[in-house]
Amino acid sequence: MLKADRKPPQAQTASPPSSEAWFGSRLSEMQDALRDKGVAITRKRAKLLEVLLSSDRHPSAAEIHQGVRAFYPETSLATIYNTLDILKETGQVLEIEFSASANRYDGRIPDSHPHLICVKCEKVEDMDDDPDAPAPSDPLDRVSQATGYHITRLRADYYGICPACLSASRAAASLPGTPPERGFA
Amino acid sequence: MLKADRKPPQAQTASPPSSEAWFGSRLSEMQDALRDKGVAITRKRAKLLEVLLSSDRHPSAAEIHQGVRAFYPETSLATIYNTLDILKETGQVLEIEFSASANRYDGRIPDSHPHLICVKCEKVEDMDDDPDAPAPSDPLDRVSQATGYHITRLRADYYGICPACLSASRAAASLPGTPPERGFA
DNA sequence: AAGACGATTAGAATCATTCTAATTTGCTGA
DNA sequence: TCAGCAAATTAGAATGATTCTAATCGTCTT
Repeated sequence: MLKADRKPPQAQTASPPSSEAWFGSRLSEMQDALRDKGVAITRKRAKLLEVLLSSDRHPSAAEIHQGVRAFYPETSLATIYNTLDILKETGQVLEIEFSASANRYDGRIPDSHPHLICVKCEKVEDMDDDPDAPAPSDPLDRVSQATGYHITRLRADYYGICPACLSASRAAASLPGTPPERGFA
Repeated sequence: MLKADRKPPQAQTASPPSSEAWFGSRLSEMQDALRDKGVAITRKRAKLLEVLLSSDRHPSAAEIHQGVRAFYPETSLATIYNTLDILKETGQVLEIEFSASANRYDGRIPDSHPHLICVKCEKVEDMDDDPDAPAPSDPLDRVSQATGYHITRLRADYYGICPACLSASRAAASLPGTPPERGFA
């Protein structure tokens, strides 16, 4: 198996992604996920997927909107958010949340993985750890050294369902009609 | 050195924190940081620090506001945000950002450290890794097993300044008068 | 052609956060 | 004590990303 063919290019090596094999396979995966959900793959939605995969910038909803509008100028932001929601539900896009600016979306690698986030220019890059590199023990130093960033903070948070909510939802499963409660995700 | 005396209680062991030694020392650290910044420690600000340290809930700005208002009903939210900003600048509080709900604040342990975030009830807990526990290799499984959470996602993002911005700001340092640009932090 | 139903739209609503301009508070030094 | 000053605080407006709403559009089926 040619691993390289399935791996999105790293940030520094920008290249026309539609020529890459991973592009096609990710596209198919996303399309299949939408089909499985029973939602139509309209032209606008297809273009959205393309835009999402064509950029290594981890684009915001507004950036995706612009990209789609270049081809379908009548596209509204609501459609972008709507489709991103479906992709999130199906695990086909990773949402990187920010409170002070727009969220960013990773359709290339939808599983959770570390990022490098520049607090100045708001660049978001995928990080790949090189296990062979000389490694200081402090993770901030290690990543700084490996990437050339001046890293000041690691956000390492685990998202899930707490024991109390787990048993609550198990209990609720037996008595139907309980309204679902909202949470972070 | 009695390490336990300096460590905030873990989430499951709620206790009157003002009786703990770490409470007093964290409080002093925060007050010193404010003094060093040259800002006054007013009664409202003092109460804010107390509220911040008294809860292991990682409170939101609104929750802190409520806590302060219990003593000083004329306190406005702007004061809360204003003081939190100063504390952030001085590294005395850790801001945990969410785009879909209010940010949460950790004044007990202001250095970056992992959290457990329940996506249902929005509980935020500090996570402490037990290195002696039996450890599955997948970090999600490992943390699920150690905590009883059903962990579905790890957000591991490094924040800092990218190489390009680093050299740009080094260049700007020589020619003064360049306006500072905004970023994620 | 009619009906149905999902997709899409423009614009309004929401909500945490930030901003603004005015007011208050607490000194400091005459 | 009091004038003057700077910092702190305030209420409310502004912001901006996201979500909601109600109406319209497109496409497929019969």
